[in-house]
Amino acid sequence: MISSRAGEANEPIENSMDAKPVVIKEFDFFSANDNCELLIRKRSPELPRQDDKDASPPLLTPKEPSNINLSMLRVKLEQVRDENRNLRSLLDRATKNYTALQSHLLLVMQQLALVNHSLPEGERQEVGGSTLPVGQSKDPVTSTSILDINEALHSEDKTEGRLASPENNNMEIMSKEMDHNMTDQIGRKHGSSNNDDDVDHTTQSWGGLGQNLEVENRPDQQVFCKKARVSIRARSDAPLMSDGCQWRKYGQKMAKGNPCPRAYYRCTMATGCPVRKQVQRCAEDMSILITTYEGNHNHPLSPAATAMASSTSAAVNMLLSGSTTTTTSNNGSHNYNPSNPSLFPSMLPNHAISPTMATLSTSSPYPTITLDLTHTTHHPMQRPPNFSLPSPPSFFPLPLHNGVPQQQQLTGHHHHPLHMSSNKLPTTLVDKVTAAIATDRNFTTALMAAVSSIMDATQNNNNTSNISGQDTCSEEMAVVPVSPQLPDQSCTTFASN
DNA sequence: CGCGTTTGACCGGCGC
DNA sequence: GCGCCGGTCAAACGCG
Repeated sequence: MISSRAGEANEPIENSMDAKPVVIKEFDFFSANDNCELLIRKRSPELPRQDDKDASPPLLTPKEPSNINLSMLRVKLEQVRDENRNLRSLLDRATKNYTALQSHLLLVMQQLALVNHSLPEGERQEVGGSTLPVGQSKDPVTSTSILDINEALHSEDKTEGRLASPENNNMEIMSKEMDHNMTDQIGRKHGSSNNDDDVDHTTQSWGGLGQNLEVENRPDQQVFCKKARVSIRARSDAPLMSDGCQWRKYGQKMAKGNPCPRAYYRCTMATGCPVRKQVQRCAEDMSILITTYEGNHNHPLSPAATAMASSTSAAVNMLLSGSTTTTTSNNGSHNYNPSNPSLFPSMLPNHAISPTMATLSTSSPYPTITLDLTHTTHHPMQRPPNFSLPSPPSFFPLPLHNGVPQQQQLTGHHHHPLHMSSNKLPTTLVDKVTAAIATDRNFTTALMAAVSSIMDATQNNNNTSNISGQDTCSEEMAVVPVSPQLPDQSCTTFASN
């Protein structure tokens, strides 16, 4: 490596000294980095020009001893350059590995989402040997938390090889679409997702986890990562629901179509906690308070808040698992919502909340899970006899937490408090549904098995006639009597943001 | 005086 | 390009 510059070292010293004084500084090769070249003031043709611009003043003056061994300088210069190259190489490799890991993680999340959702055959697409859903153009996958990462990684071995390896081509597709600002780019990147040529520059610019994700290049086959929301509807006269967290109001706005202002709160239990919530009264019924949560807590929650969060998360999972009532969408079609399973990692039906109260809305940029606690009818099958649902406002779930205490509950099915409750009633139909879903990765099959189980046990259940076929059973069917949908069931006031 | 709330301004996304 | 709208910011304000 030195030989290539040996010739230059033989240059007349006066020529070298003409331009600029040679600056020598004791060089620490262990801390060599991109800036190390700046230590050499004498410009070499190989040195970038910007070095001169950024260089600090000479450390030695022409008055320094003139017997500087230029050859030694050249040697050191080459050593510095080599070190630079090595470090750059290491940095590139680290960056690529990081990108690949994040891409892999997102793919894992995608696969996990599949576990919870069934899709009509016509709306599936093949990605890396497994099927990925055909979502609405802005159907989201959400993940921003450590919990999400842990969940995804923890669940990686559960997907039985359905996950794509880091070498999978999908990695490139996904990583290249992970640009932080991809939302704006989606429209013009269609058709180029499979182009490997631009992988590098896009992977360099991605903004991180939980951003938008596109797994297909067709506009109608995109799956995005965006923030999911959980909306709680409950009757309350109080201006604000007590949910175990501390909130600071940071704004209030009059929303269109609602005479009541919408208040914006952010969690102040920990500095930098990204969780925010919106509180607004329902326009149709002022007694109904709509609280919408967004984000993941970055701190442990109080026991009360943890329990509430677990309840909500479980309810949401119940919804995402397809055992609930209604999905709203823009076009009224069947919409797959790949809401991050790690966001609501509990995959067990929740006894605390009737499925008649849960609604999944994909009509907004943010997927919104609406838990309607204003309904008082609960199907007996959905709740153990010894379980009592606190009535609002005493019961207010707090979703989206990635703190340590709750993480155990949310990521581990066995730790879920509500699941513990269900374990006490192993013969309930809910458990049958749970077991059916858990033992069959083909959710549709599992769901049908569960439905069969329920139908066998509840022959007088007339509402199961909603099952019109496999194409719609995942989200449209009702396994229990369904309460009439309120006109504002989907809480579009919040979901349409 | 510190902290939380209020409120108008500002910004970005989106639809026309 | 423009306007609308939702969301956020930050200075002003109020309260304990």
